[in-house]
Amino acid sequence: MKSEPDTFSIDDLEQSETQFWDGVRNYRVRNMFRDKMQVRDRALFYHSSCKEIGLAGEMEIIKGATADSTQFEPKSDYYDPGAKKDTPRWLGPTVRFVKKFKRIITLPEIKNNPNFQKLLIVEKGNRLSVTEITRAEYIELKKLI
DNA sequence: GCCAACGTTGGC
DNA sequence: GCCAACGTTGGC
Repeated sequence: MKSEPDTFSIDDLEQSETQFWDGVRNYRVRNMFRDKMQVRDRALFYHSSCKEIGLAGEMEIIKGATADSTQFEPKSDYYDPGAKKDTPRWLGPTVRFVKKFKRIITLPEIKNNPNFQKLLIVEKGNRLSVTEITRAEYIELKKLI
């Protein structure tokens, strides 16, 4: 799950402990939140558009998809005038801090590792801010630390 | 700051 | 419903 650390980082999550994952405005990701993500799933926190791009830590999903309130807030960057209160268009899960990795697992080292060629974050042109990985990939990724 | 690649928009 | 044009994203 990707976030720009200037906006929200693994350190911010450690501080707040839990966080509603707002601002996702992509239908595929919304559907993934709604249909596939489960409470107690683990997730990796990815820092994007920053100095050291890569996996920064680990989270747990503690609540399934619910309405993202920023879609109703005209002052929010994420405001969506087409979203109606009774039929919210955008959803998000709630996550809990699990751990910050001792170091960033960088995107280049993931890209250079033959085990991870199937990961969407390795694929050129991927535009999903949240992508699914398998249990096996998750275990292998954590071995890189 | 560049730019490839994508998602969205809107005219037809 | 198509698709060109546009805006956005995000790694580099």
